[in-house]
Amino acid sequence: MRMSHMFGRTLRDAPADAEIVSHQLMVRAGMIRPLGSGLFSLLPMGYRVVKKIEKIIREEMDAIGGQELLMPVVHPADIWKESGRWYEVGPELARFKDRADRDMVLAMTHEEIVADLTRQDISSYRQLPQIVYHLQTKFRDEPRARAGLIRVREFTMKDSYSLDLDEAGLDVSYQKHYDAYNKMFGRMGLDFIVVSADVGMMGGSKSEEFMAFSPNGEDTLLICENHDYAANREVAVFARPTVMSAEKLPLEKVATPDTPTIDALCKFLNITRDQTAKAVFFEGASGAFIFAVIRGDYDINETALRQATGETDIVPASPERIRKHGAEPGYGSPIGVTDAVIVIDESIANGYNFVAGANEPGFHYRNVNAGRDFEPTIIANIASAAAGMRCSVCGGELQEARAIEIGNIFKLGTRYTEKLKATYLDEEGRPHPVVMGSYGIGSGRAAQTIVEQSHDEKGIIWPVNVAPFDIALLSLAPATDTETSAAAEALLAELEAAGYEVLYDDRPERPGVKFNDADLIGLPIRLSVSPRTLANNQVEMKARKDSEAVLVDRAAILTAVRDRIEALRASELTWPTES
RNA sequence: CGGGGUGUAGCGCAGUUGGUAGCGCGCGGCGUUUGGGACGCUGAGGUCGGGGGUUCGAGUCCCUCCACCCCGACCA
Repeated sequence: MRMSHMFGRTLRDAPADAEIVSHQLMVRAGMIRPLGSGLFSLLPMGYRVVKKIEKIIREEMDAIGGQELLMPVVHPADIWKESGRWYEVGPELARFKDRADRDMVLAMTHEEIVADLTRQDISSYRQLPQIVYHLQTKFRDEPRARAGLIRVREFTMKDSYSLDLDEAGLDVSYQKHYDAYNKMFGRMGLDFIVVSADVGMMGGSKSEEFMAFSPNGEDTLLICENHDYAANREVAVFARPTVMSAEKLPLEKVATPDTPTIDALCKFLNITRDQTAKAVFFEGASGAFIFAVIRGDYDINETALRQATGETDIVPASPERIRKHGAEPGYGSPIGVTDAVIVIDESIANGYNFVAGANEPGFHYRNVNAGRDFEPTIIANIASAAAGMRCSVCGGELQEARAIEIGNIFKLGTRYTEKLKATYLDEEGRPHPVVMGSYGIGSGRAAQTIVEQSHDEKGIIWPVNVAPFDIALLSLAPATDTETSAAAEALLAELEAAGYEVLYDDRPERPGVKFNDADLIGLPIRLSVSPRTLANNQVEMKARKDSEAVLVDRAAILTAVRDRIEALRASELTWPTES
């Protein structure tokens, strides 16, 4: 490819609306261009990266027996009504009507379609197991797109679906994906970890996320210092200190003026946060008023609370709603509230003599004890894990890390196949629902995540396996120097004949411009041809991640390039930390 | 959806008490230059986000709508 005719130029300044470094570099290097919020075009260079990523994905999917097909982006709403998600999923599912006034949706995922294909084409146990996959556009009307390709509304996803006879079969398919994902991300050079995760709107029994470390990540992970436990904070558990039994002291009401926060209360009464019971109020999707009580030094994990209450969604309750049930914001107490689902954390159930609100401004109770002073509806672990807490496996210290979710695998079970009546007949002729799993990777997000992890102050440093081209070839001579450009052209032809993808900078620019653009774009190998090198019959070679260039005899350049690229490729493979 | 911010040339930005729009980079032409984002001359490029209002006069003041970004909510 000649750079003089490459569509998409490099920018000296990043657009003001790009904040995180990978987003800025992708735009500056001419990989992507924004169209609207959460909508991006991939320019030729960026699309090359994505295609490299998708090639890796296809190879590893094919290696575990995946069969590639292609399902539509536009679906009749009927099938989403059949699965129930038409009603369950919120506004992120884009809905519209066609010309005949039929409800339609834009695909945000394809479980329904796979279940439909399954009921049409799978009828016997003899046809199972199966793995099918496609790379197809998804549209999710995200409440807030952000950070370039990291969180977009329209994107391409590799989603695969396993179809099995039973749970044991699903375990096998799931493990195949687990291993394949490790290989894929390892080949992409990503620094990642696998963590357990919430099943969310997908439903099912088990989910794990592949997480790439990045301070700009949207998720917080908790990882044991001894590497025997890692989880998304949404589902992370931690070891609780053993509580000694104590005598339950008599309930006592005390005046505590101007103490609506735990900190103010602790200061006023000269106690520590773990001696307080904090009340947090939510409203469930069912309309229920949820009164959560947790020790003052812990925070509520809303995912855990949602699961404990069986609510599909919970939102903070309004002060009006709180007072309607007899509670007082800032001075809330489970004692005396009415018509509420009282969920207490184990820290409260197992503790004694807490200070809690009195549902009256300026007053608290001392010596509040669950079971004696009030009856909890539900006792559950609803505390959010945080750095410094103890690992539930080994007791080591949990540490926090930010990460970007690059892949997600789910054991779905029969949720969709039961709803859509996708059954097979066993050897005795009895029908059973097919057991499903689903597995996703966003290729664009993966591309930008690689940049997030692999760049320096000058630009991107692409790993060989995903680089848009292998080699940047620079001709460093005035346009009038036909000798140098002829030598560069000859080298270009030789490299391309040897199978390399070369970006040839044939622009009439000064050397500084070409060097800077080469660093910004970040191809693995840079070759420079100039009168200076040609005088000694040499070519300059520099890997993007090397600090110094080397001069190579013109006759030996192909060998030198091959050796350097293969050395880079080998060194760039990454493998995950054990979870 | 709540909070905050920004919309002026392709990109980054300035624009004073209201007086008819500029700078840098980039882009075209000519010339000089050629190993880490050269220089000179010259030129093109603007519904100042949209609409309404106040005013003799609005990029600037008022109202309203829109878009985009950030934080939160949200998120397979």
